[in-house]
Amino acid sequence: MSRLHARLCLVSDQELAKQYSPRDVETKISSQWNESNVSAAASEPQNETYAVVIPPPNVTAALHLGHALNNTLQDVMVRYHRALGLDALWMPGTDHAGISTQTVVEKRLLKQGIKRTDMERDEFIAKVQDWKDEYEAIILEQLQAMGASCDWDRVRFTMDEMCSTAVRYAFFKLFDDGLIYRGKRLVNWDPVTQTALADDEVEMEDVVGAMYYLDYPLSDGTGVVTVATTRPETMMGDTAVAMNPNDPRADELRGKSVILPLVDREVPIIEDDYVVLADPESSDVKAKHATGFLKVTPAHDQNDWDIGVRHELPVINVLAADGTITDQFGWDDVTEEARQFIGMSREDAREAVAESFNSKGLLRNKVEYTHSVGHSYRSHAPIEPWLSDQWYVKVTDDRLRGSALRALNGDQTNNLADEFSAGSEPGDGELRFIPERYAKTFQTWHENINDWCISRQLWWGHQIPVWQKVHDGAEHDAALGESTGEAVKIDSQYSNLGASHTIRRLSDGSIVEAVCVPPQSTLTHEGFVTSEDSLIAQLEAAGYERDPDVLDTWFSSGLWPLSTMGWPYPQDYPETGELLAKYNPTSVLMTAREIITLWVSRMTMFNRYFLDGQVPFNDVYIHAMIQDGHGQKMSKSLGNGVDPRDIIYSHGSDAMRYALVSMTTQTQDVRMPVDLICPHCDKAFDPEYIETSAGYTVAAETQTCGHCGGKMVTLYGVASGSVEPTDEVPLARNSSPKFDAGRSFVNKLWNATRFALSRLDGSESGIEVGVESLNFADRWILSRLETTLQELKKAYDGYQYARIAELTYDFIWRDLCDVYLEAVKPTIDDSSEQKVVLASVFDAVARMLHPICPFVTEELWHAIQGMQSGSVRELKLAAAAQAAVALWPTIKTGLNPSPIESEFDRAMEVVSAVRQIRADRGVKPSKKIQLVVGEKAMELVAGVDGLVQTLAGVDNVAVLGEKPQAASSFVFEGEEIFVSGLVDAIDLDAERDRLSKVVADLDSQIDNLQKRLSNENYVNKAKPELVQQTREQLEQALADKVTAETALVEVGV
RNA sequence: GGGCGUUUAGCUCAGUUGGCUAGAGCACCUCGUUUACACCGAGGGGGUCGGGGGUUCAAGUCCCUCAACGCCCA
Repeated sequence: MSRLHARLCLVSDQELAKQYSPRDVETKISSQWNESNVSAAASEPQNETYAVVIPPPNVTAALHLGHALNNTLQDVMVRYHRALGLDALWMPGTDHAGISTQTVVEKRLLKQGIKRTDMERDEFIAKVQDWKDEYEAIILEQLQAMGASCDWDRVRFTMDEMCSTAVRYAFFKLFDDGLIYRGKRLVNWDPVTQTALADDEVEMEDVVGAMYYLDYPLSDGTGVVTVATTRPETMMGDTAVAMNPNDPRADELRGKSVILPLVDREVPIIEDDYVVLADPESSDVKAKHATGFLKVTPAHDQNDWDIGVRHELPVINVLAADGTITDQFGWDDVTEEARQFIGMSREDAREAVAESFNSKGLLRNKVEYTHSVGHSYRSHAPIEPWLSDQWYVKVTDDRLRGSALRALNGDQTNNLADEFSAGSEPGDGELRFIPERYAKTFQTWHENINDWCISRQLWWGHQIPVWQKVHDGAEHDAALGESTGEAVKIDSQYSNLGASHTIRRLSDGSIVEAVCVPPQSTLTHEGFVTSEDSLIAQLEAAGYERDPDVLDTWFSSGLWPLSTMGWPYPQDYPETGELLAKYNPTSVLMTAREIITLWVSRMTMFNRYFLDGQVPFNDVYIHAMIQDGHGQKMSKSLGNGVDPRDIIYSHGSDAMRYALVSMTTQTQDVRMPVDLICPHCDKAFDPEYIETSAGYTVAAETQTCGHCGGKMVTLYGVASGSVEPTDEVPLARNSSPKFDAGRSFVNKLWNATRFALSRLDGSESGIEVGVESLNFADRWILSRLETTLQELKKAYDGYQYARIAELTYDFIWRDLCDVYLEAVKPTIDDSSEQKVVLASVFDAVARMLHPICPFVTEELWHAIQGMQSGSVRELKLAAAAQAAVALWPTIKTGLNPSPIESEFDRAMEVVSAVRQIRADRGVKPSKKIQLVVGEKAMELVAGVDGLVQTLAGVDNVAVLGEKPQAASSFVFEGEEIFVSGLVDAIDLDAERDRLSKVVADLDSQIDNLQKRLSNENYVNKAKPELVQQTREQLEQALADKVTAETALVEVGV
């Protein structure tokens, strides 16, 4: 068939546009995938599985580039393993994100002048639900736009019915097993959102404050002790002054007490090792600023609490939930003088107390002092250590903490304490971190873990399923004995109906009864006939009240690999079926390192506890965090986060994915310099940056386009509240030149395919070719395909994403486009065999690139299938209707790649030398030139079947008879090769310069090699083959130099 | 205070058990509208691998130390 005919066929069928336009195809492809359900997990029970649960994004906000990275990396692995023929499940879903979602909704309502507390709880939750629906839809749409091949029929939400049942059951089980308890402890209290926070929800920040030196008079009137504190206002809750037993003043002060000024409370001086000795010369800031005396306020400082426990000190809480001074929570000796402070904020009280001390001459000093203060990760308010009743999970129990530690792969565990290292239970040692170093973070975290505070004083979340009643409790004396504080499980009318019932005596002697109600499905499965509703009704009729608090969000996300698969009763849900049995443990969890403590830990403990030791996943892959162009973490308040939809708009999804994959190396962070896209002219430009008061570099609130002068506002402007986008001054989109390479790459493949289509028509159907009969270029490209696929397997197995991108890029752009396509241009029209190879290689390429760039490969799939005209015997390409379900190519050429590739490299060396001469001389590409070569080179040129001629623009190669007229020359393997037909006359000066440079290069090379070989130690100690190689290189370089010098003499030195 | 990481070309980054004259993309310079692609092709310039010390025949790579920056945990 003629080329003309082929092109006509294509015009009638489909002609590809000259440029790939992602916007035109991506949504079409997405819906095509959805219609044919390509990403649904198969239900073939015999297949090997590959399972991933998505780290559920918070419904608080739309996804940013960090999510795009996280999900792209998951999708690449999922698509790859699906192509390997594994039964792949990628479970999608979202997280309710208690505190942050509640906060954003409260903020939104506040703009309309409505406070949360103006509404009923149900009413407010309905508002949050609306927000959730809105953002869940946005998030799912974003994921689809990124090409995420999740199982879309199985979208979960941490508060949907399935997940809620899991939460209810897990809470019930832990409660019943004594692993959940209620305790009065210091919690990290956020006075703004008025809720307790877990340790890891507190961010430490350096704050410039002051160190106050307060004098406390001794009660015997013999003098004063001076305490140093950053928080004078808490002195109203002091219950002791502590000193180090080794302090020289200890003997004199032992047994004495002080009278607290303002509050007139007498408190003892105690001795405790915790107290730092004063040392003005010390480099340790604490010792340097210390006086040796520590005021002890157990209710308002964790260390003081610990001292209080050791010395059995009373606890006096002087702060209310909103951080103001109060006498409502245990401060019962308020003096008239102290009453003035009640109602003040902690900050105001701090100054007022200091001033009162000052007026009495008791403020000895005040100096500036920088220290680290915990702040709420949500409200950013300073955290108050605050005494309150909270629910805890006893994660320090060996069944949780120990089990998490034992899950860690043995090779990644360092000196595990004996108490943890026992056991060879199922699941032990089956958890592996990639990169390895994060295993240490995991281990250290568990070694130092505290019990986990899980109650949150919020409305949005899983309400704690416990009903409580307090009474004087005489009837329970027998069950409780003398115990105080410890909960004891009892049998009761409620436990007989399936609930779990505990009692506990408080310090004032009263009794708390707590009944945990399991979910209805547990009652049903356990054979209890009374319904959950009726059980609750009975409790409430008896005066029990439900705990108003909700659970920490991580409690529900910690169950994610279980709850999404229908645990504990998968049989109750038609869509879960065998999911749990089949896909848990999942293959890998992919996340960022900050999540190791928050989430990976909890999932490991829960999954092992509830599933007989089974780990939730075998691999934990930790990827980089994306920072902005100034190395700052992306955050909403800095407005430096990038919406993936902006990138998809400017570059397309595939380009974004390619760039994200190629920047994923083993390092911790990647920088993403960001441009703005002018909303008026659609061009990118560098924004103007300003520095915030906190020292961050951000894009200024308003910007002027460098191209058209149009005005716009930035995300930072909106986040800071100083500007609002309008029609005239809209919000600018972001983009980044980091994605350009991806866009070009995709376009390159597009056009290469366009070229192939123009030369192929599928007419050679049924031909099967074998590699051994092919010409050099064809054998070479198949050999390269084989080695690339081998290298890709290694890269995938090792999660080496950047390597995956690089291998794919090099094969497609360098090998296929730069070399192979150029090489076949003169021969393809007349060679059926070559057409088969070309079409087959494109088919393989589409499969190979699909995990990274699913859209373009899908869009090209039909065109590529259409030009397939036969098959290469050694290359297996299973037929498939869509790229998304196509199997990975396999090839076994039986060729020895190294001689082919080294022959190719030698040929390319000749080609490059000729091209260099052509470029030096400005010879037009269309002008054919001639080579006169030695016998060795002639053999090479003949062996590669015209490759040299085609790539170097040569129309005749002759074996050296005599030196041609007006020829330039270069040295190849010690032989001189002459290039003639360049121009009419040879430019002697240019020749001299060029050859002189060659000689100089060779000289430095020879020098280097000789130095190495003249070193006896090198010759004796280095590997013999290496020494041999060096000798050969020297020999070659010397020969080349002789040849080059001869040539130089001929042009006249 | 403890831990982890980073520092390689103007920019963003590779460099896997130590071994060719240290690489890529972008940017830069020269040339080129050959009907796949200017989101292109050919060629080129550019780095004392953060500083110092050590181990080794050989160090960007291993060890020590100093400095700067980032993150995590206290």
